[in-house]
Amino acid sequence: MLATSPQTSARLPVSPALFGQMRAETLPALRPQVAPQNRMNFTDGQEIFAEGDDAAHVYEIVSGAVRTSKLLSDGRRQIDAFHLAGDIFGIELGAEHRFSADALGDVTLIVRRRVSFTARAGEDPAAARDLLTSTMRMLERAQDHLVLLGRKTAMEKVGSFLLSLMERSNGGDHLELPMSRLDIADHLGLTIETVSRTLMELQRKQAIEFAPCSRAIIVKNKGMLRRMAE
Amino acid sequence: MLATSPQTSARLPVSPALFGQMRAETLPALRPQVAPQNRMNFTDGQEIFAEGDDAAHVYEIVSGAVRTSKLLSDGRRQIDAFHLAGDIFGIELGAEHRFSADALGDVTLIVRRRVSFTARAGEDPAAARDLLTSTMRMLERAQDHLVLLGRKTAMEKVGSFLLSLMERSNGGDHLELPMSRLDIADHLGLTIETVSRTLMELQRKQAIEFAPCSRAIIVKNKGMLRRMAE
DNA sequence: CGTTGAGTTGAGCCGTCTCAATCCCGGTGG
DNA sequence: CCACCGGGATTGAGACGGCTCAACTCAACG
Repeated sequence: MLATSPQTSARLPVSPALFGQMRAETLPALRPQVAPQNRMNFTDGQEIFAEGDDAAHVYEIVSGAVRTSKLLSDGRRQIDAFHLAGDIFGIELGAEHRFSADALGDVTLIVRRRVSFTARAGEDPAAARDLLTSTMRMLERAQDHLVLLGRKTAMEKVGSFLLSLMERSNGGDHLELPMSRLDIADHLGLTIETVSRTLMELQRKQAIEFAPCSRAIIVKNKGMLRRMAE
Repeated sequence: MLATSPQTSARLPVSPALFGQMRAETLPALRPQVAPQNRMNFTDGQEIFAEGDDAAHVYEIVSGAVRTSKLLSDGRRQIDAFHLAGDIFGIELGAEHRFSADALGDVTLIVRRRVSFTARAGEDPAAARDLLTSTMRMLERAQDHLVLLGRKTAMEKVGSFLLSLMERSNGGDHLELPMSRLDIADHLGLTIETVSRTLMELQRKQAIEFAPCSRAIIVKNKGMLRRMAE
């Protein structure tokens, strides 16, 4: 690999799956061309599918976390969402995936064929309603995120992010962050440095505290966090 | 009215409906508590519903344009979408509207009761699929907009915006903008001044040209616009 | 004509980015 | 057990894109 370029900021060189395996397009055998309703495991950074891939499957997270992201031509990246246990992702209107999806740490997924998935929704009204509900939920999240990206300051972005992560993961005040600072930055429309500085600032203000592993955070003052989040 | 404050930027004083009528909550009679499948007309700036209102109806645009937006407590505004003829808006998962919606110029809407709307989707699979498709389409738009807000420069934002508006309105190279510069700014996460400067820059580069009314634009060089949009 | 509101333009500022150095920690090999 | 290494995270200094504030233009309207 030629690239000795930074790779630290939002400006990734090109390949979205540098850390993981080689790109799966080149290895169709690794693709989930498996029986319906099957489980699959992925490890940190591994690509689940790429932008432009045939959207033949739908995924549900059993355990672990997944990021879905889009790249601009020059490597700038936007992570549209982090998906946690119970979430469904990879549903598409068109034939292709409009995002790439990669594992954050170890992930176990249920993989379903898209055709059987949508067929069931076509027959069973309850399944159809579930699908609609899940889609609407994603839409609501995306809409809230629009406000964050368009109108909030760095401090408000990071604060809102931590709070929303607390809501979704049920670990009380203990927050296990499955993603790197770079991932957080690319989700919040910031740089890795600004994310780091802002978290440090929150620690200095006693709103949070770092657990020894530094990927984990303890929320000391949720009220203050909420005040800083907007 | 006491407020002499600027009101020009993203920092609106408080009321989301300054230009329009008084807030409709105070005038329930103006609310579309009308027979199902009814038409309603609105004029420029008029509020169709507000954030937090009971989400009892669903709206379809017959003609005109509508903006849906959210406000932060200090008045910063994010317009999540502009809706054009044929679009449906106001569908909610919960009991309340999560956005406010206002008319951009004269608008004619079809108003449907939410209950009859969702009931039909529960019975008729084709209606259910239409509803899902429409929701997914909104989700796709929102996701593309996340990339724009999180990772694009002012020039790229304005360029992308003009191009996407061209796709949706079918006026060829002639673009009739139904919204003000402030609306564009609050949609793109910019200020009114930056939007103005960027449009002027595009004109200087011969990519666009202003029609006499200045709310209308003629795209002279779509290729250049596309290049500037990313 | 004065007023009003939308849009444009200019000058200076500030929040975030960029670039670069350093720290920290877990893993590896001696 | 320790030295070394590499990648993620932190920290600092300076640059810059877009924001703020303010003046000005212009068209619509009474």
